[in-house]
Amino acid sequence: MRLATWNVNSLKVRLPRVEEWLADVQPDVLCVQETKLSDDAFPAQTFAALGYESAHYGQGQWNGVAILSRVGLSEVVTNFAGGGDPDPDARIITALCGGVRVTCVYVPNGRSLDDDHYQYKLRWLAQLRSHVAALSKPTDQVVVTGDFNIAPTDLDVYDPGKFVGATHVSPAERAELQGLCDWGMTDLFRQHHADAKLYSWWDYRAGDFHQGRGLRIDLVLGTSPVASRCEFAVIDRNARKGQLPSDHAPVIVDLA
DNA sequence: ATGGTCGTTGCACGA
Repeated sequence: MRLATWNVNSLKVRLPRVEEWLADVQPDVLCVQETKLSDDAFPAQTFAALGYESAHYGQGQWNGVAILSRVGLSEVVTNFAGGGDPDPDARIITALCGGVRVTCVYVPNGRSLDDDHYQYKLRWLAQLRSHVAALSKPTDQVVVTGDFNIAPTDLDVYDPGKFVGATHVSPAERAELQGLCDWGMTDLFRQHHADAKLYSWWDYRAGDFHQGRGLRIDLVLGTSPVASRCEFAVIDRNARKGQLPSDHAPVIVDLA
C-alpha cells in the first residue's frame, strides 16, 4: 500500500497538478491539507474518475482536509474524537483505508510564541493525542499524517540558528509530538533516513526552495505494526518545482 | 538587517 500526504495550499489552484501527480505516483491513499474549499466545492467526481473514493472536511477559504483512497474508505470521522471542545477549524479527518486507520491533520501554525494561536496549537496537539488514543491502540494499524507545522528535531531545520524563539521548533510543541511517539508512533521518513537533511516545505519567497532553505514539517507517523511494514519513504521534491507549485512537497511511504 | 511570494478576499492578512 502506497500512502502519501500533501499540503496543496488551495486544491482549487492545485487540482491540475494533483491530478497529474496521482497518475504519475499512483498512491493508494492520499491525505490532503489546505484544500481551502467548502465541501460543496470539493472535486469528488474528478477523483472518482481517477479511481479514488474521497472524504473531505472543509470550511472554504481556509484550512480543509481530505482523504482519497482506492483501497476502501469507511468509518469517516470529521473533527476530534476523544472529547474536549470541537475544533472551530476544519483541520482533522480520519478514515479506515485498506485496514489502516488514517488520520489526516493540518496542525495550527502557531504564528509566534506570544500569540494566542500558539496556545491553540499546543491545545490542538494535546487533543490530537486524545483523538488517536480514543480511536485506536498502539498495536493497531494506525497512521497519523499531514502538515504538523513542527520540525521534530534540528536535523529537520536548514538553519536552526534562524529559528531560535520561533514556532515549529519550540520545546513545548516538540514535546507534544514526542508524546504521540511515546504512545507508540514512529516517524516513518526518519526510520529510513536517519541522518538526511531533507525538507518538505520551503517558503515561496527569496528563492528558498532553490537555496535549500526548508523545513521537514510534513510527517507520516505509524504505529509499530505499520512501521514494520514500511519498506520505503521519500519526499517528492520534484513536485515542488515547475509551474504553480504548492509550497509543500508530498511525502510518500510504501507499506508491504 | 530587511524583505522577498503566494492564496485568499478584497484594497489586508495568514502562511
